[in-house]
Parts: sequence; structure tokens; C-alpha cells
Amino acid sequence: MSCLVIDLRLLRENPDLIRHSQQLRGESSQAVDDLADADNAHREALQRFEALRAEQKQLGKRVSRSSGDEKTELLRRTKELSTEVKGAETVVTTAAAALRAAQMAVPNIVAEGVVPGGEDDFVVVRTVGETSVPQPCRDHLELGESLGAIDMERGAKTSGARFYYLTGVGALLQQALLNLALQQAVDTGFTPMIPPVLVRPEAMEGTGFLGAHASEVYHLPEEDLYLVGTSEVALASYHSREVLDLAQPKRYAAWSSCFRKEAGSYGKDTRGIIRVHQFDKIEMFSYCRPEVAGEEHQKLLGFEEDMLAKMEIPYRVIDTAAGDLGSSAARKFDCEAWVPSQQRYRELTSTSNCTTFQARRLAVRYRDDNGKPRTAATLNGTLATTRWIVAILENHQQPDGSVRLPKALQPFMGREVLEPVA
RNA sequence: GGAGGCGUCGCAUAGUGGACUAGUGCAGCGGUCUUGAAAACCGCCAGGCGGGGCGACUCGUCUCGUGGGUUCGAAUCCCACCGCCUCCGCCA
Repeated sequence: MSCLVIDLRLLRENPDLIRHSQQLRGESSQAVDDLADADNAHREALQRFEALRAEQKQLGKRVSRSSGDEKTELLRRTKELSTEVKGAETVVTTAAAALRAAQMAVPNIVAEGVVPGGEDDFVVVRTVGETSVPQPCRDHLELGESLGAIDMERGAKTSGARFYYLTGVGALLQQALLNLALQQAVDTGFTPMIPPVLVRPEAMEGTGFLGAHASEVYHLPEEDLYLVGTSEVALASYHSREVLDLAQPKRYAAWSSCFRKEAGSYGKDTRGIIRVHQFDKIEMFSYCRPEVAGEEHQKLLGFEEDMLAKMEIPYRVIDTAAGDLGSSAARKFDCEAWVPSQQRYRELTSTSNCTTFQARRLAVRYRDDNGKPRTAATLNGTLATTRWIVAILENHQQPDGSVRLPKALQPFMGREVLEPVA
């Protein structure tokens, strides 16, 4: 009848667990109380409707078998009942809409072990590789321009700020990077995918992107379609309303362009291709049983680190604080690459364990050992993106302005070094 | 973009206003028989939500693509939308 956001049974049995989760995220627990109220109102309305409806069905059957005065009398009563049933149904519909709205306001329950707080309260899990600041240190845009790899000015001319052209070796570099990532995914058992990037509202809503971050998303009003900010949306929607065999996790790796308004980031990262409206990404996505989701999360993180190692990029892994989780995530690990020109770490990958949050909304289920359908868990993670070019160029730049290519990339590029063009 | 056809339980089909409490076949699962298998026979075999019981269960309700409408009563009649198929047009 409806897709649930928060498990309502859990809400009834243990509302404090959800309140506590809201606290960790730094959000009001009022939403939880509102949800409980809406749930009660909905159940009451439902019970009244069902009782009336049962009576209506019973009497309705007698109408067809009766005649004469009896029939006239029955018809009089069933007509009354019909009005009452319609009224009760309207109340249910209204209560259901209110319940749904209340559900949408509550994000996923934070996993155990996640630290409270916001953007700056993360935990560093580990740091890998030696960081260095080359002398001289050119930033990725300076390098990209001299290599003939990135053209921001003409991107702006054609499409506006935060758009760019990858040109020449830049175009080849991205293609090589994404090919290598997709190759790694296929080698480790992922099914490669090229998904749609325009999706329906249900797909956006089901993955949790129409909540607080709706203003981040491009929308085509005429067709009521959304441009995805990540192929996670299309991959999660792929098995919606299906019952899967999840004896083993189902893993997909998608290539897609991604589109983001970056509405809340005026003035941030305006230089180069760190934060742009359109980029390309290889995204991993897993469907699995909820009890193995934590383990699967570590695997996705491992695959991300494998790619970073292949790119020979120094990085650290952070365990994101509760306040910095997306609404669908229970836990999130980011890999942040060392960016020499900024002398700090910047996010290159992000992997989220969405537990049953998305699958419940999208009605993705599996059969348990007793053959009963249960809600699955979903996870996602980044394997490579356009932004990786920043870390590759800057970390592997040479004093003469050339860029050494990491070994793993060389076969895909057919060369070992990128040389300045002018 | 235009015209027509079609959406029923995993698959295939029946059902055109009241016994539909959605029938049947296939596939699947369990059993009987058998040394074992096949065949035959018997049983089970869509999900959501709500109520009752510790529980195997049980009662009610919703769902025949989705949402409205007509009616005392809708799988069935009407409208809109979504999807699929065929043909035409256009196009990488």
C-alpha cells in the first residue's frame, strides 16, 4: 500500500532508538513524535474504515438475494453505509498522506559506533601513503591548462560557471581512469551497467534525494524527470518492487554522468574541476541481506582503496560523523586524497551503508531461509570520478611541469608521462 | 508525434456488474508409492496493512498496471495517467 521510510514496527517498539539517532545527527526528535502521532491517527482511521467496509460487503451480498420490502429496506441501509464508507476512506487517505509526509521527515537510523556531530567531527580510520608538496607546486588547473587537458573558460562560455571541457589528454585521462575502474569492478564480480540519468520522481524519492537536498537536483518540469546526481539512484531503482535471491550480495558498477546544482556552495571550490555541475563517475552498488551489510560496507571501502592504491595517491579514510551523513545513510566512510596545492585532504570517494532505508522505500526484498520476503539492504560507493584527475595531476607532477602517470594507468593511456603542450 | 491493440497470483490463461472467498494449467515445494528414479495420486503454493495470541496460527481489510468516477455492490462500466506490443512518421 505504501512504502515505508522508517520501520513503523520499530517506531512502536523502540521510539527512543530513533530519537537517539536524531540527537546524534543534531536533528530534532520532534519529527519522531510527529511520526508516532501520525501512525496512531492512521491506524485508528484504518480500523474504522475496515469495520465499515466489512459491514458493507456483508449487507451488499444480501441485497442481491433479497426482494420486495426486504430489498427496499436493505438498499436504504446500504446507501447510508456507502456514504459512511466513503467518508471513512477519505479520512484514511488524508491520514495516510500525513503519515507518509511524517515518514519522509525522518532520516535513516544512525549505525552503532558513529560519532555524533557535524562535518568536522569525523574519525580518521587510517592514513595511507606519504604526502608531499612538490617544488614548485602547480595546482590541477594550472597543470591541466598547460597539458591541454582542461578548458574552464570555454566551458563557462558554453554552459556557465562550474562547467568545463576535458580536452586532448584530459579526455583520454578520464576515459582511461574510468575504464580501469570499471575493469577492476568487473574483475571482482560486479555487473557493469550504463543506466539512465533521467529518472522519475519515485526513484529520486526512494533513494532519499528529494528530502533536505532537493534543491541540489536538476529537474525537468515538463516531463517531471530528474537528472541524477549519482547513478546510485538508477541502480537502487533497478530492482524496485522485486523479490531477489540474496544468498550472495548482488553487485553492480555503473558508468554515468552526474549532475549537481551545487546550490549551497557559492564561493567554494570555484577554481578548476573540484566542484562542478556535471562530472562522470563509476559507482558501485550492492544489494544484500541486512545482517551482512556492515561486512559488505567494508568490502566496498576496500575496493575504493584498491583503486586509490593503483593511482598511487596518498589518502586517508574517515568515518563520517552522524550530522554529516546523507538522509539515507546509517554509516559513511570517505576516502580523502592529499591535494598538494591545498595542503589538505579532499574527498574522492564516499561509501554509504543505507541499511534497509532505500530498499523499504523502493520495495526491494529477498527471501529469507523460511521463504518469507524481507526488506533488503543497499550500499553504494565511489570507484572513480572526474575529480580524481585533480589528485592524479597534482600528486604526480614533475618539476618540469610534466605529469607522471601511475603504472596501472599507463596501459590504458599508451604512454608514461603527460607533457606540457606549449 | 499519429493510429490501433493489450496490462489478472513466478509463467500461461479463464473471468464483461452480486458464490470472485479471483478458477484452471505449467513450474516450484512437501508427502504417499518405489531398491532408486519416472509416472500416478494427495497437500501446499502472491503480497501489503491492521487486530488477537508467547507461538505453529487466526480474524478483518486492501491490491486484477496506477489514480479517480459511476453503483447498494466493480477484475468487469466510464475518465485520466503509466507501461508494453503493432503500424505510420521522424531520427543517431
